Amino acid sequence: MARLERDFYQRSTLAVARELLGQRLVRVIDSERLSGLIVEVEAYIGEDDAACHAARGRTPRNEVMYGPPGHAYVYFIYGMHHCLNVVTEGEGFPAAVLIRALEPLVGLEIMRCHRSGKPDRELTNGPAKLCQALAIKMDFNGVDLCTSEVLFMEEGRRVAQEEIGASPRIGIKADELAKSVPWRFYLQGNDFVSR
DNA sequence: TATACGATCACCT
DNA sequence: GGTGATCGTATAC
Repeated sequence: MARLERDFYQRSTLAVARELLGQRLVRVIDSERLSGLIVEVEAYIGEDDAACHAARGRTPRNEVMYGPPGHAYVYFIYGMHHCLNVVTEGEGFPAAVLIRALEPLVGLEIMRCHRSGKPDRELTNGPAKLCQALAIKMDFNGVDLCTSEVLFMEEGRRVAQEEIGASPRIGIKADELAKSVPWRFYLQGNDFVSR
């Protein structure tokens, strides 16, 4: 039940990404608690990472990535989807971890509502799907996960290093280096990892 | 102002 | 495996 503190996020993005696996993402809607275990993430690290939204410098859109760690970076994409990231590293260095999939734990009925009755397996097995299931939209951009009462992280279950798989990131269009680095991490064999 | 496109999803063949 | 939906953002005129 312990909430993840600022120190957790204020570290190297790859360390935060790996250790977010198995932690619990909590969303509170009208005092109803929804939660899921994080089972898949991707790291986006700095202006030198061609796939990172900060690759072309600071803009109003990616502003939050440059801010203090432990805040939510939410963006709108493809004209209809939202994705949730957690800001990492020190203030001034733009980096974040994209939450790509959850294993639903609590509040499944509300998630099914938000996902128009999709099978449980498809409630939160993708970055835009989990935002839809948890009703996370642009108004959550910049929210501090260390103090918010409606969106935060709690300690989940312990994950062994052998459980963690790594692969190149999915869906990005960038140079060969960005497309090849294994900065996607997931729990091997988990039913809720995307595709 | 105008245009091209994206860290996706759902549905088609 | 392929494609349309749909619009904010970045970049170019």
